Amino acid sequence: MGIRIVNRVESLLCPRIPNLPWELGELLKQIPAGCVTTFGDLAEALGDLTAARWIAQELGSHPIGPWYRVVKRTGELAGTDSDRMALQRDMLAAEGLNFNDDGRIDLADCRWCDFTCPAPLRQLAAWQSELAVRADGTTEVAIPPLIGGLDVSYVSDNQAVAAYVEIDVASGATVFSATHHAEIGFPYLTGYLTFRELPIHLALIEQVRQEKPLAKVILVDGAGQLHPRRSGIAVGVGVVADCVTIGVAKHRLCGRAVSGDPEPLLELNGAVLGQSLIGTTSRKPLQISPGHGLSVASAVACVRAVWKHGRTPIPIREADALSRRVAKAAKA
DNA sequence: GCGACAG
DNA sequence: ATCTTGTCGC
Repeated sequence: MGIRIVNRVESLLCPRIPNLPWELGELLKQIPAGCVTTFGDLAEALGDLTAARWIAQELGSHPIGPWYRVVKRTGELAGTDSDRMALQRDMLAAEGLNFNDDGRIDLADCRWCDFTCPAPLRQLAAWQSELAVRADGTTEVAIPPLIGGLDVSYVSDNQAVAAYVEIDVASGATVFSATHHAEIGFPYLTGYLTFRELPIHLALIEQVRQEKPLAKVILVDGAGQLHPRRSGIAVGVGVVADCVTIGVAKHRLCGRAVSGDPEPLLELNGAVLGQSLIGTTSRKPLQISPGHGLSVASAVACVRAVWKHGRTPIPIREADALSRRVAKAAKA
């Protein structure tokens, strides 16, 4: 049997990240005069209904214009700016659209959603699923002498600073740190944080590797395998950069708490993918789940080893403080 | 009315 | 995540 290793490396690279605002603009141009569409219809054309919230924010942050043919699923106009809503109403009325007494449009005869679009989010989700298959969540890993931390802070909506720190487990001291400042090309969408923050994380990791090897285990601010497609940001960092990662999230994206009262295991579709942990000083739990290269139990042991006090483990706290400090300095 | 989803 | 006044707790 022949050995084929041709695309092994290539397949691990990040996919081309689409320009989502541009794709949205292309969709708006397609809506015919005299028709309207909904935020959800646009989101489905982009490939995922969950993008509807982002679309509403994105369009709502612009003055009325190319998006005046977009309304809510109920037929109401979106937003709270009454002047702008009156203007939108006039523009739609000028195209022959009728409003009911309650101010809504009857979508039955003017809703249009026959978009032509490559559905970029569907492709990104498929890539995340491929990544999840490569993620290891079973290896038992001993607590290493050094544990790393990764976090990102924002200078502006499209500019960020990533920070990497290394903590000596025995003393809790920071023994190494580095930062990387870069443009961010993708918005925050629930479930798609990977495409917003993975590139800057990878750039920082590459920079660090020029200088020294990474810590054996790295905590990443965000979800691990406890993700709708088992592919949170910590999975992306671990599989693509080939390192051991643990997702440390302040909020639970998905999954159900099972067995274990104060610190329940977290399950998704019948698989245990994480655990809620409460520190000694804090009352709000953190959601721990493996990114890549270790089991839930090993991930929990590593986090506990660097979480003596405070709201969050030392590597995450230090990476957060450092990235925030550098991002703030970059503003001034 | 309920539910609400990393950063 | 970031934007921000007042407020609560150690």
